[in-house]
Amino acid sequence: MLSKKTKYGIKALTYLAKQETHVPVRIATISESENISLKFLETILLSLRKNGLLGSKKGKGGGYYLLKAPKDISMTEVMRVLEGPIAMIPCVSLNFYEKCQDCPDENACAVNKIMLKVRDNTLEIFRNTTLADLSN
Amino acid sequence: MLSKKTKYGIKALTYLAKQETHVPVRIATISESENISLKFLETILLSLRKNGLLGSKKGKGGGYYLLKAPKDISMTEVMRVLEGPIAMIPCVSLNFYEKCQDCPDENACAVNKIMLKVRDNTLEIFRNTTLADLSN
DNA sequence: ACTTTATCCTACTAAACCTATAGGGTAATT
DNA sequence: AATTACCCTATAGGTTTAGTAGGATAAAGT
Repeated sequence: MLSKKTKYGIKALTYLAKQETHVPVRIATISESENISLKFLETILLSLRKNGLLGSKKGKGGGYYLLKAPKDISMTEVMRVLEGPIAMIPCVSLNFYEKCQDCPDENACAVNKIMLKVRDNTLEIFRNTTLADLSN
Repeated sequence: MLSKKTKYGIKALTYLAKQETHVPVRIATISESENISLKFLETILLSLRKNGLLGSKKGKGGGYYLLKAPKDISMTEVMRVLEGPIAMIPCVSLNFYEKCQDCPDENACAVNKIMLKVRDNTLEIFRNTTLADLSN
């Protein structure tokens, strides 16, 4: 299940993708427009900035803005920053791999088999979808 | 992220799919073979039985068995019983639909848009995969 | 300089959920 | 009657989630 953090993060990014590039938008503006708790959104945008997806400007006329063009920001990037792994189980994750404690042989594991398929497929969708696609 | 319950459940079902049909297998046997806590597995198999995927037999020679042939049990069924919704967000779920509180128009929502694609795709995989496919 | 604006940052908490475990009850077989 | 093995509910401990509190910092306008 998608966390609220990810959901709100995607909404905020899409909102920014609709603006003129590099024009800062206040947190409060996004918060009101998208019905997201201001304080919660604050921490989400902060982490998006720390992970290189957003830039910010303090003081009057400040706010957040995208660092790249919407068409150059793919959902894989967004999802990995907000949600973490794209795979449903660590043993098939590319960026967050972890071996299962209970499983002696991954290649013989039914869960691994099916979840690998799902991961490949989901990844393909995220790779081919950018913020520009979502903001239309 | 997939819960342990689902993971163990799929492993147990696959184990049963490899057996002769309708020959009961003890919980303890599956538990030992798949390295799953016996008591936890007990509750998982119980819920699989209550949801119509497994049959059971008490007393000596008893255990759990599949009610249908492995090739007739699709992963959609399995996932919905064990994990619940297949969609990553309730507003795109077929069987567990829920409207988002914050979202005035689903059709205009970026999260809805991308997650709908993912759900369609994942569902397609689950529909086309049966326990027979996994037990090979 | 001072005030206002708006992001920055850490820590905290209440609730929900997950992963079991405990402890006995029930039914079937021998 | 004894043994086997599933049946069932409750509960406990840990982790994660979702959001809040409260102030620090920096930029801009006056």
